Amino acid sequence: MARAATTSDAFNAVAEPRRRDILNYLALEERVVGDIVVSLGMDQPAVSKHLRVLREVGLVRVRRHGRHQFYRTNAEAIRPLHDWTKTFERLWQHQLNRVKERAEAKQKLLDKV
Amino acid sequence: MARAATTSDAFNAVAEPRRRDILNYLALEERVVGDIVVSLGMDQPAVSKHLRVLREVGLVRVRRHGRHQFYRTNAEAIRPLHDWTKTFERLWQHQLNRVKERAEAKQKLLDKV
DNA sequence: TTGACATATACCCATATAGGAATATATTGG
DNA sequence: CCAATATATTCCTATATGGGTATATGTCAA
Repeated sequence: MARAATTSDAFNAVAEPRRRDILNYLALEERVVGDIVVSLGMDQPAVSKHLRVLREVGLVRVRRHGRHQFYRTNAEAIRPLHDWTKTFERLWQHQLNRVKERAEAKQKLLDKV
Repeated sequence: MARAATTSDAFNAVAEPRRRDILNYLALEERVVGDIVVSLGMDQPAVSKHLRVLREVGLVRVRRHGRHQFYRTNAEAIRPLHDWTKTFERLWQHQLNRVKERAEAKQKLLDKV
């Protein structure tokens, strides 16, 4: 079996850096495809294809107005990613504390000399 | 160009669901490969291959003891994912509030009847 | 209606998968 | 030293990708 489709879920969709760029760009206000092309310096077909993937997993929403398509990030769809990573939050804090404690202990030893 | 390698960064590495399963399993205590195989019900070579990917991007750490390899999740490496998703936290709260407000406004109208 | 503009799709291709099966590489106990 | 155990690697294959380039679709403006 090959790798899971980029459209299979948000995790696969955001693995592509350019798609994260697009999500960042569309986070605060809706934008037209042409704006993305110019602002992010990508080819237009590439942008359209990335947007399709993002749309299929619900990471962006579209509003049609004439020949313009206004895209915006649907933050809600990023939540599952956030929730999963959050599970580990306590752990890295713990690990950092251990590093910190070791550093302080080492410093104490040095102070004695 | 093809898709970026699974080993190119944490985002690509965790796109695979089984690898997230492994990270969850190794989050609290280190485990031996055989444990993962049994507990997650995967083939041993599959586990070894997933662990290799996770190791290459720093998502797990290994400790060798005899013919056993103890793996554990390196939570620190998940942090970039968390940080990125966190950028959108305010947005989805905002979006949820809008939904809530609309629901409450609707309810108020109904109450009047 | 026609031409210009905005966006989407089709096509080609090199590439890296993930799973399965077989095998290689340690390392230990006796 | 050898058999058993634990883990890693190799080989195979179907598949989906992302980038380019060309083209299709849709919509407005005059």
